[in-house]
Amino acid sequence: MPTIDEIAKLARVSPTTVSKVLNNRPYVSQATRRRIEHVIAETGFVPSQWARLLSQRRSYILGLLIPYTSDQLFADPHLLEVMRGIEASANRYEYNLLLSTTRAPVEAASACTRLLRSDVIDGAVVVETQDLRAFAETLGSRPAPWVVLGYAPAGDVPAIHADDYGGARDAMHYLINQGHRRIGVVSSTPRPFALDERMRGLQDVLQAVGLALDPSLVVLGDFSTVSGEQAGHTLLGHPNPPTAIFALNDRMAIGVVRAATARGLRVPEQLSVIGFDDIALATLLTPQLTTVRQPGYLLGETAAETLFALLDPQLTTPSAIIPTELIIRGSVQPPERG
Amino acid sequence: MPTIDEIAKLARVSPTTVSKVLNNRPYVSQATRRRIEHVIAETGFVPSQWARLLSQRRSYILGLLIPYTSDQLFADPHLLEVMRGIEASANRYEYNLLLSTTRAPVEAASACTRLLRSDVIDGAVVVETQDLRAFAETLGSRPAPWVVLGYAPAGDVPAIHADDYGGARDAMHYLINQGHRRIGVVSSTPRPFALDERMRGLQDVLQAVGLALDPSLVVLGDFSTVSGEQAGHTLLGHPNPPTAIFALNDRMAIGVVRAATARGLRVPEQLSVIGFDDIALATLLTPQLTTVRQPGYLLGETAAETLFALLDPQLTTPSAIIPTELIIRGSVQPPERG
DNA sequence: CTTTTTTAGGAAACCGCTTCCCTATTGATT
DNA sequence: AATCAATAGGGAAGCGGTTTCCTAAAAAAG
Repeated sequence: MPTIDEIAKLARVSPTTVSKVLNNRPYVSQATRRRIEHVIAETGFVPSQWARLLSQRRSYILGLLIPYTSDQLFADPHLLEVMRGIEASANRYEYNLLLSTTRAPVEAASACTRLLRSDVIDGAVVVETQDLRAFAETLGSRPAPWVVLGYAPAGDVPAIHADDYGGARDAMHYLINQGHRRIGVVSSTPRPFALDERMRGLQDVLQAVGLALDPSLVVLGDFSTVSGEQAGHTLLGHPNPPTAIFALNDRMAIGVVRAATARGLRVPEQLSVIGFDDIALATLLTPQLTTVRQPGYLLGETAAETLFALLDPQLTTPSAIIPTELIIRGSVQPPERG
Repeated sequence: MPTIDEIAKLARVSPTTVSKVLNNRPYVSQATRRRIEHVIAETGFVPSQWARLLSQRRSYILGLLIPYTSDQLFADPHLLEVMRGIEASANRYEYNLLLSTTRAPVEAASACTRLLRSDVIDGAVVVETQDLRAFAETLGSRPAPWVVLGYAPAGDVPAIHADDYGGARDAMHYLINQGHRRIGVVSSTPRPFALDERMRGLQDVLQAVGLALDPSLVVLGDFSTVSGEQAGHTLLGHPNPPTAIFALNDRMAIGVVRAATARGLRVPEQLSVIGFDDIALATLLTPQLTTVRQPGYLLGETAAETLFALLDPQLTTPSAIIPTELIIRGSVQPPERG
């Protein structure tokens, strides 16, 4: 691969002039410009990014730091949808995406820190994780700008998340309006803030109608379908089983439906199920899953846009809360008169 | 962010010595080493990658060049599975993944070329596309090493793909053994080589048993579920409709099932459907989809491993053909006696 | 006690590009 | 015709590391 000096020599000009042409700067005559462009085309010269960035201080690479193992990432349709939004937005700004996952959860913080303090990326979208608070503190001074997808660990980093609280309220309201009183919940164990918010939302609604959340009707899963299935069996094996189950994400909701089916219970006739996320799969099942839509694409897009706003010190977009929407399909109906 | 010179000054040594410590090289006394390490920890110094790479010539970034729009990418479960394999493998080698998709298909070649000729990435896994042959030719001399996921446009670039021919044969054999004689095919229009291979496989089997492929029973889709649905309607609206349909990927197969259901036909009783890929969704439908498994994870992993073999000039792994496997589930049964 | 080898550390060149600043030429203005 | 501004182009100093080569001191060998 030729260097700028060789191009300069071939075009009988100085490297400075070649650089001007490469960067579309003025003060180069038409003739010279054409000559240089010709040499560049001829040799197939592509300027070294490293060298360029060393002086320019922009890599046009955006980090997408996901503190999960790649298996977890690719198993999560909602997160993939978020990625799609980020990708689209990055593309629009001519940015490339550097994907960084971790092998072990323990590495998450250190890998993120390393990348954010290095100069490989201009900024990053970091997916929320438990130890984000500790992570934010170890970051030290002057890391690359970053945006959290989820709830911010500290006040000064922008966070993009859906209205988990409101979404959970909507779902719970709906179940109660349909006449359900005994409602099971499938939550998650290493809870990200989003899940806390959903729990809070659902509890507030229960409280408002004078119901209390029966702790024995709350089972913890790990977001996966199989954990939802287990949770479903636990709940349905309860001596006084619920008439409806609110799974705090769709994959677990699908697991619950599966557990119900395995036990010979028909959904929604004998058990109503409601999820959260609205992944594509939700419409492909029978019955189609009633759920709270969390617009993943929009979340990703907003996160990226917020980051770009941070990079170009124009206006600082504040943290954003993306509204959710209750999507009523076929997995919920009023309980049978017992 | 401090530079190596400032660290050197703080530790009262030369930049050279700091560099030695950073790269774990000998000829630094224990005391000095400790002192420098202390300063580094204290300041949170992370060496500039750009500068380092400018002299070292390795970026530890792998390109994943996907000549689709991000929408297409994230809609394709099989491709995501492949990505997961690549990610896992890259992770193992401590490589980061640079994701590059394109907005318009037209840009594909130029974007890939640019990245492969630049020094941002050490190598790339390029997903096969139509204009790959032209692309390979424009690449010019000394691009970064690359590996094709799919069929190679030229002889000298390693290609990783599944045994599309054999897989299609297996599927077709199975259908014929089940007694089907009138078989519809849903193929794709801007055909990648993989689809050609599948067509070839299925035609060879038909020919071997003395049947010819009825051209009016071949409908083209675009890999998406909706295109499969349309294709399904076309085939089922045929005056002499098929008893079985072989969709050349699972998403289209799902579309076919949906079309059949919409027309009041029961699968597999009145129509057998077989797909290709074995995406996760295949098991979640009723009936579960009989299909040809193409091990996406393994494909991705193999592609990445091949690339790493290319980077470290040890042994050159040749192009690999990954075997497929017929997965018999519930969407195929012998045709009803007409 | 020399001589040789090894260790510890530093000076400076270099990687490939950008940018600041300077000079010479051309064109516009009075 | 003289003056001034704009244009065209180049020299050289960075950017932040690594690496080569060199020197001095310490350790090992004789």
